[in-house]
Order: sequence, then C-alpha cells, then structure tokens
Amino acid sequence: MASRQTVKRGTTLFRSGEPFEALYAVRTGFFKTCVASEDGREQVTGFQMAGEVLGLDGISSDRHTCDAVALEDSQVCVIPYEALELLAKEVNTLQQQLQRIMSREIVRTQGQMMLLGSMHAEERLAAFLLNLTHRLEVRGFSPLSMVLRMTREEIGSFLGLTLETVSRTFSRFQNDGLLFVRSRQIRITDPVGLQAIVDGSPHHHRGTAPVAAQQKQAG
Amino acid sequence: MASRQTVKRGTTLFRSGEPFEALYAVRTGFFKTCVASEDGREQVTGFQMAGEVLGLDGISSDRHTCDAVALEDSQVCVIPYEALELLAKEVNTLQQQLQRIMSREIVRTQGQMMLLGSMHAEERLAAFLLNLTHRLEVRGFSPLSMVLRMTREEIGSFLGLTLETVSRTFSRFQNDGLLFVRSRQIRITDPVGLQAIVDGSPHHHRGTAPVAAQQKQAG
DNA sequence: CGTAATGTTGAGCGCATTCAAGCCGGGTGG
DNA sequence: CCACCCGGCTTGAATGCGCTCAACATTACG
Repeated sequence: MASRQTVKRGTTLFRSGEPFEALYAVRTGFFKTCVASEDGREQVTGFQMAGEVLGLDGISSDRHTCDAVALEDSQVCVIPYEALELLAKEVNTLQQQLQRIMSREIVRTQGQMMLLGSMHAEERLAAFLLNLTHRLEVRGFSPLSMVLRMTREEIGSFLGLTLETVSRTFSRFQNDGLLFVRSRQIRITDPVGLQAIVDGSPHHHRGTAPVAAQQKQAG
Repeated sequence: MASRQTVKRGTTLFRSGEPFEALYAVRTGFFKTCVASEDGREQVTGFQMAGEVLGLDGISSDRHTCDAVALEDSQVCVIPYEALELLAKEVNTLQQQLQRIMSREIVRTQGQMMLLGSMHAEERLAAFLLNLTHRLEVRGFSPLSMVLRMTREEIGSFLGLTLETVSRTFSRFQNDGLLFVRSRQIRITDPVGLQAIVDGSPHHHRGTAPVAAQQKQAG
C-alpha cells in the first residue's frame, strides 16, 4: 500500500508537469521544493525534513506544479493518492488529518509571504534559522548546532536574497556574537538575540500597513 | 445548513486567533486576507472575489491565522466545518473538491512566493494586474477595464512594495502606453506588453538559481 | 590530488525606500 | 451650495540596502 522509495542526493522525486499520483512522506533525508517560470527563474518554495509531506500541490490539477529535489540521500514513504482517498472515506480521522496537513501548509506559506514581503535581509535569515531550530528540536535534535543541507544560493532563493547577501549576513551575525558559522556548520550562541532581530529591531518595514481600526461584523 | 452573511465594507469576517468554525464562500463583494506579526507589521496575503473560499487556514489549528476584511459591502455563504466534514464522508466528490480547493490555494501561494522572491516592481505589478484580468474574465467581466477595490497601500503590501512604488509604477505603465490609470479606474491597452514584462524583459533577477542538471530518480 | 562547486569578501551601483510636499475627490456640516 | 476636511494618490529628492561584478579562498568529490 504505502511503499518506500530511495531518492539519491541531487535527483528529483517529482518534477513540475508530471502526472500526480502519490503523496510522499519524508522518512529520512532532506528535500527542497522549487518552482520555475518560463524564463528560467527558479524559486525555492520550501525545505522538507523527516515527517513532512511532499506533493500536496499536485492534487489541484492532477499534475505536480513544482520540483522536489533531494538535498541528501533520502527515503520517502509513497502514498498512492487513489488508495488514500478510498481509505479516507472509511477512516474519517484520516480525512481530517489530510485536511489539517494541507491547511498547515497554507499557514506556512502565509508566514513565508510575510517574510518575503516585509522583512529585511537580517530578519529573513534570522527567521529562517529559528524556524530550522524549532523543527530540529521537535525531532529531538540539538536545536543550536546544525549542519545546513542546502547551499547559500538555495537559502537565498528561498529568502528572496542573493547568495552573497546570505553569506554576508551570516558573517555579520557571527561578528555580532549571535552564532558561529563555518561553511555549513552553524552553532547558534544567542537564540534570543536572533528572535529579537525577527520581531522588531527598531527599523521600518516595507509594504506594511499600520493596522487600521476595524470592527468585527456581527453577521 | 449553509446560511448567508452580510459583511459591510471595512469590517472583518473573521480575525486571527478566533476559533475556526466555518469556511466562507464569497457570493458578492471583495475581500482581503492579511496576517500581522507581533510588532504590528501587516502583510496582505490575498484578495478574494466571488466564488473564492475564505478560512482554509483555520483548519490546521482550529483557529483562524489571518484576518479577512471586506473591501466593499459583501455577502458570503457560511459553510459550517463540522457539517461539511459529515457531508464529505457521505459524498466523496465533496471531499475531493475540498482537497482540490486547498491544493489550489497552495499552488497560488507558490506563485506568490515566486513573485515576492524574484521579481522587480514592474514585474510584480504587471503580474498582479494580469491575474486580476484573468479572474474577472472567468467571471464574465470585461478583463481590460476594471475598478480596483483596494488602496495602493494594500496592493503594495500584497506585492511587497511601498504604496509610492506602486503609484510610480502605475504612472510609468501609463507613460509607456500599457494602460490608462485614473486613481482606481484601470484600463489596460496593451495586455501583451504587460505579459512581456512579467516573463522576461531582459533584466537579471534576484535570488534565483539557474536550473541545475538533475536526473529523475527511478525508484 | 586536482578540479569544479561552493563560499567569502570587496567595490560600486541602482532600484526601491524614506521623507516630504502638494493634489484630488468624496463626504459632512455650516 | 460651498467650504472644509481627511483619506487616498501622485510626484520629487535624497538615502541606503541589497544587487552586480569580480577576485579569491575553501570545500567537496571523483
């Protein structure tokens, strides 16, 4: 029913345009998802680690709309969508779980839009690192020491920055005593300081509206 | 079962943090959804018109994670989530439809991430306008002449730009003969030109990786 | 060990931002 | 009916953040 599949580093689990047949749960390893426009621009839309689900975008049109690329040798659990639907009809908690997973992805992308739309480079990278630490912590790994699985360019694409800006911002964080960085080895020494950067160092922010006074409508 | 509700211009249909109880289908009118961070920054995450669904973000945690604000007097169809789940168990096409709607929202936000992460101001506004025209066309309205329902500031927040940049870019488009703009009245005279701006005027773009040569992994 | 990919750092520039001033249009009250 | 006001829009000037281009260092990998 739900078989396993190995995906070697650098290869794709699925590609944009391919027919959608299954969802994938990451068992081990690390993935990125990215979309490309006609003119060759590529945008990393997410990084997925163990326990996270890939392929939800394919449901809407029976075709995948992004590429999923393994950033290290990985293993996924293949969940044929047709079987999943049949099963979901029987087991109603399964249906609920799937909907929650999809909703969570929607919420995640809301946060990413906020990041891309109204944060500065330092804030973006700090938010990115803290997000990683949270996800590692949940999985029982040390949250303050990690090895990045992606390149500076991929981080930059995900955060809407160039690879040079990512590199420079890492260096600045190190100078400011927030972390130690040595290539892909990261050790965070001041998580509180990083959090302070995310939510509101006294800068101004772009594209943001001061919350207007609005009343709740009693239908 | 699915009752209706009126939402006056400027009032909220739901707010972030409120318990999630229902989905809403826009019957008439126009909405924006926006998320806010602790420090008061606000990001518009979408605009919704007739036929589009609001509230999907609330499923994941039983709480809404964004605000939905009516930009004009509107009417929505209230779809209690509990009832929807019960019904979806019976009618399997309903379950599928809901999943498709959620997946479509995920795909939409992928596109928005691409826009925010790797497009210039002109490209963003052009893409925004073309997206609006498509949605109007589907609904049987004239796609080239429209009245914007949102302020420059809200457009800016949605596109990750300041209101001044939005205004200036409108003016530049008018000078270039792409459209006529008079406050919120827009008349597009050269949709092809707008499309050309979106997909690849000869500029360079930020945060993008040239697509690396990667092979499809045969499980 | 050698080569290519990845990462770091510097210099200069440009696009979008910030700050500021003025305009337009719609609604309200005298 | 007009004067006034206020939110929204436009436009200008100057600044600065992040980008581009470039050179070099380091790491990964066959």
